[in-house]
Order: sequence, then C-alpha cells, then structure tokens
Amino acid sequence: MDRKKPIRLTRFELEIMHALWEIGSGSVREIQERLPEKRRPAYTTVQTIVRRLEDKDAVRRLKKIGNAFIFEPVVTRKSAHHRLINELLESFGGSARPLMAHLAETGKLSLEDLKELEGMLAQQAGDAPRKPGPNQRDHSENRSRK
Amino acid sequence: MDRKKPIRLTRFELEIMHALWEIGSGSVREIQERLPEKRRPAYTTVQTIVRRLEDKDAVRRLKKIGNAFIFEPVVTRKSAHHRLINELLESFGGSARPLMAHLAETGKLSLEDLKELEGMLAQQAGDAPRKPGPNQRDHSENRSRK
DNA sequence: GACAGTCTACGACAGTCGTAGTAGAGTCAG
DNA sequence: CTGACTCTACTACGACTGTCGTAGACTGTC
Repeated sequence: MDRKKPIRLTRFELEIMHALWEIGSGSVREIQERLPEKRRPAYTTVQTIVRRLEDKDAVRRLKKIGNAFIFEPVVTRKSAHHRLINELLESFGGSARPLMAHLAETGKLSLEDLKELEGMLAQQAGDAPRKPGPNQRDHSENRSRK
Repeated sequence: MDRKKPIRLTRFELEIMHALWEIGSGSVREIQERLPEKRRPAYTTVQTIVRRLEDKDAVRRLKKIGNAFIFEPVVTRKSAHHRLINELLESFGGSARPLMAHLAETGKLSLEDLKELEGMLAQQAGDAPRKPGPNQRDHSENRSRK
C-alpha cells in the first residue's frame, strides 16, 4: 500500500499547500485568492502547481462543483514540516543546537517558549517510559530512510 | 562595498561548503575526498559546483599550488545557517514554536539543551536591561541586522 | 625536451521549477 | 438554444540543478 514517498515540496508548492491547509479544501480559484496579494501569480500558474502537487500525491481531487474541481491536501501540514525540519537538521550535522542557538540569538525564542518546551519534554518522558539515559539523544535518524 | 547578496545555496552546494568549512581551505580534489564515500560524485561534478560557488561569491581562489587552485569559503557557516533557518521559519509563519515542538517530539532536544538555552537568554536579557514584562519578546533589534 | 598525470575551462544534457498562454469543454442566465 | 464565462488540459520556456565528458594547459620526472 501506501508506498514510501519522500514527497518533496518546493518553496512555492509549500505556499500553495499552506493556503490549502488553511481552507481545508478548495478550488484553484480559492487557493489563488488566499495567496498574499503582493506576488500573487496568475491563475494558470497556481493551476499548474496544483497539478504538480497532484502528481506528487500531495493533494487530491475531492469532488467537482460546477465545472471546477475541489482539492484537498493529502500531505498533512505536520508531516511536511517534519520533513523540512529534518532536512534542515541534516544540513548541519543532525544537531539541534546550532538551530536553537540561532533562534535564541535572534530573539525568536522567549523564555516562556522554553518553559513550555520543558513541560512538553517532561510529559513525554512520562508518556514514553523510554529510559532516558543521561546522554540519550542519538536515536534520531532511524527509519525514514527513503 | 560588499553588496546585499542573498546568496542562495542548493543542497549540494551546501554539502560542498560544509566540506570546505571543515578543512578551512583546499583544492577540488580535497573537497571531493571529504564527501561521504557513498554518493560521492565525479571529480568534475565537484569542480562544476565549486565553479558555480565561485560565481555566487560563496568561495574564492586563495592561491595556486602546483597547477591546482586552493579555494576558501567566503560565506561563513554561520551566515549560511542563518539564512536556512530564516527561510524555514518563514515557511511556517515566522514562529519558532512549531519548530521547537517538532524537535522536542522527535527527541532531538534534551532538557539539558533547554537549560543551556535558558542560560543564554538570561544572559542576553542581562545585556539589554529592559525590564522583562510578562509579554516581552520584541527585543530583536540587536546588532547583526544586515 | 618528451611523457604521463593532474587540473582547469567549457560544453552538454536531462530533470525540476516558476511562470504563463491557448484551445476547447462545461455551465448558467436568458 | 446561445452567448458569455469559467475551468481544465496541455504546451512552452527560460533559469537552475545535478551530473559528467572532453580538450587542452601545466607540472614534474627522466
């Protein structure tokens, strides 16, 4: 079934997906109208991208209304983000540290954010009785091998 | 002077840069040999990428040894990473939260990491004595704004 | 100085991306 | 039914990417 598809979205495809994730499902027209007014591409451009997204199995036709197709995302926002983040991490050696440091430096990260994260981690440790050894963080890129 | 050049590196170019950052400077041959054995491209492929990096002003010829050029990075690892991260952040609305959440979920982030980050943030707050109200996170305009 | 080996300069090529135009099918108000 | 509109399907195209091959310049060694 459901083969391993390392669906890779380009920047623009991602923008289209964002629009679609936001509205849940919609026609090409609706998608286009959700794009920021500045830099809004021609209708047919959006159409082309949607078609390519279909080819990549990132969206699918849900139904037809009038003579227009209504599309819905197949890929979830979450999984798309995961892929992006993992690629980024790979880019600098799999460690999250430089990334975090950057966020902290540029003020994208507040103390509150950190507190909350800590909460999440603590909870996770509870949920997953996974015997967190003192230096346990290299269980990373296991599966997800394409 | 040094114009605003939003140097954009592709995935593979980035790999070359990583090799170069690691060795500081080196010839095409040396760069190629630093690439992971699996998936190591032909010499001329590396050469082509290096040439393109030159065109983009991401590397430059430092000197010549024998008949080979020695290249060195112009773009720093840090600035390249910053760019990548910023692009990623843009992709999901500029907020670091989803990113953090992902890292926490996938175990890429340890409590220790968080502690350390907190330390950094606290220190920063100290540098900028700005009465941290409960909702204060707009202290972004530190230097390093290009 | 002649050779073998190493590099560089250039060119090529197919695949992907962003961008969009055109032709023709489908739909809806009269 | 018919004309005006809207959509879809298809095609195009130039820039960018990953991948190399070839020709000729350079270098170091007998």
